[in-house]
Amino acid sequence: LVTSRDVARAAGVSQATVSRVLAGSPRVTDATRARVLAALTEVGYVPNAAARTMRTRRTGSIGVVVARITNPFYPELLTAFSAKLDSVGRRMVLWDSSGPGEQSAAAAAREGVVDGLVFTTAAPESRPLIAALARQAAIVLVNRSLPDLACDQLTSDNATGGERIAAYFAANGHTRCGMICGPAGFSTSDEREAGFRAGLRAAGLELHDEAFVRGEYSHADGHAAMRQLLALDPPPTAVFCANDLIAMGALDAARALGVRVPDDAWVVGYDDIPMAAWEAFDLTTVRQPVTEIADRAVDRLLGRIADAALPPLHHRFPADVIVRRSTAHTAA
Amino acid sequence: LVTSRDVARAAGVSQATVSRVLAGSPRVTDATRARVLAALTEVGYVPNAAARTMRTRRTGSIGVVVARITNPFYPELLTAFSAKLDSVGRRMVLWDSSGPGEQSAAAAAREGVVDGLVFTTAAPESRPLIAALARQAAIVLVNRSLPDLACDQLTSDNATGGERIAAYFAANGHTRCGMICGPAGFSTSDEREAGFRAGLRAAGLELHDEAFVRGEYSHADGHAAMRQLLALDPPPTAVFCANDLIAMGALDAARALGVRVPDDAWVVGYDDIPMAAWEAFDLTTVRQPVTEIADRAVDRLLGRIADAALPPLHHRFPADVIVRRSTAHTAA
DNA sequence: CTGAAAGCGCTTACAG
DNA sequence: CTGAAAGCGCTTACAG
Repeated sequence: LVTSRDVARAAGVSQATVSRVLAGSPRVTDATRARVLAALTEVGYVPNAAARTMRTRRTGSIGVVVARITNPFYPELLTAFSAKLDSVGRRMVLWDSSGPGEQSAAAAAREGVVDGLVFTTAAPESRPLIAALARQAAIVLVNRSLPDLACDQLTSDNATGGERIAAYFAANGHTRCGMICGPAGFSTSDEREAGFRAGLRAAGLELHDEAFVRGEYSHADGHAAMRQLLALDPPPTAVFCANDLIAMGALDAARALGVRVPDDAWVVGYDDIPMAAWEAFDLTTVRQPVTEIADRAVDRLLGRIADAALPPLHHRFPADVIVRRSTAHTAA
Repeated sequence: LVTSRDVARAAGVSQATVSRVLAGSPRVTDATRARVLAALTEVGYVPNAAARTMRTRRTGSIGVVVARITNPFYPELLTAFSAKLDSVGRRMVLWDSSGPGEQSAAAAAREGVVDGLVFTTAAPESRPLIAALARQAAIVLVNRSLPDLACDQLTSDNATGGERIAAYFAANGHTRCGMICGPAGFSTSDEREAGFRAGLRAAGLELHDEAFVRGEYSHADGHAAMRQLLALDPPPTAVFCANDLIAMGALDAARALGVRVPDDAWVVGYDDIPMAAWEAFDLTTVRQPVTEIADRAVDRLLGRIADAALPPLHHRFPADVIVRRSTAHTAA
């Protein structure tokens, strides 16, 4: 192994001077700097990350916790985080929130493996863990929030998104609306549902109990739920799904039953994952601005790492409706 | 910050003894151990990862380099890696191979940020980097290989996969076959193509130049390529796509043009991503056993970390054909 | 501008 | 079985 001591020897300077050159300190003669630089490549020096971390208490790594990556929204978000972290010179350590991912991530933050942590899938069960961690480590919640928790939280304006879809349905004459919701307790589910209900109410409509079905955020559950809705008599003519994956399952169910979309039923999702634009789905949905989300989340996390005393930030990204052919092609 | 010294003070023992208890050394009295354990929780001790790494030269982190995560195959693979790494008590550091990901990963390996590295998207351009790195760090190539490189490589038996699809087409009476291939130089593209051509040849068929179209591994390029193939006179009646994403683009193109699948044209992909089973696609494809791939890759990487002198392993996973309704529903 | 030195928090021979 | 000590490879005051 080549250490800074070896470089110092080759350059005929002290080890401290090598460190200074590496750190870009201005308190070094050009001549000295040149000799050190030459020695650096001559001996093939590579700095040791652990030693540097031990001194600086900074690793340059940021942890990200995401859900089972089988929902394409998370890979999207992940790509955005990866690009952003790269651009600010940080590495990404990844945990899957299914299984012990959150615990491992929390432990990593406490042990100083990462400088901070982004949670994208905070669930009701994770509240105690995250609440405790927030006191000792830099963390930011993204996508799913934990209401009332005093830490940085950046999420889609889910309620407004749901409201807009309700208004869109109502404005186009739908009176029998349905919803396929995600798991209760997740802020995304709860807020989208509440917004949708509020929007219907504002239009003088209501969401009948039989027309509200709940499942996991999966294609399979969307599929099953849509079959259930289409079996109603009369079936709903417009269905709001709590995310795109559910909506794609719903579309596939309609396809299988010979129900035409949008002629017989409108289907709407949430997230605007890339596949939503494919001909196979052509799905009207509410956009989540993943690039902005990742950018702001990372900026905020770095800010918090630098200053733990910052007041908690709660930010909502606007919920824009993207109209495609799974609804009649009129503006929302 | 609470250090092992604080624990020692609280337990009335030396700092070394605390270390021994933490390391599970048998050379500690039960009584002493109990006192230390009590002190541990009393003072809220958390070990410092950097200090431990500095001594042991082990971080417990493994790096994984994957492609733009917009191809659902990579999230699949990633989930499998995440689960496996978790089960062996390792963390995952992730890089996106688009952009400077490979360089950053290589640097991280050299600086000791990770104990080893998995590359899933080795490209021809990355050969020098990977070849140099293989001499100083533990790395394993997965999915895409770099032929002739002396390092561990675990890949699908792409050639046999292509061959089987050709045989399947031929056995079902197709004489005008087409292929939509990925970028030249990627082992996955090259090998699947070579296998497909060999299989056709073995059946007395040939792949006409107009019926061979190349593009990126994307839905959009699959879409465009399929339009091109369907514009031929006569068009091919069976098309092998170098991966599922391309095949889904091809299916969407067929859908848009009113070409019925499989009645007018068969479409086959590669990878067997979960979406391939959805009704929207119902895609015949060649399976990649992602769980086994991740398991074996990690086991091998840990083996190599433990013993750098191991001879390079080149392993091929069997290429099983999964028949669905994008081809007539007869066994392959 | 440069060097000698301390110290980050551990692990692990070395004594006893 | 336990403690005192060395040392992993850096960064950064402290002198000069």
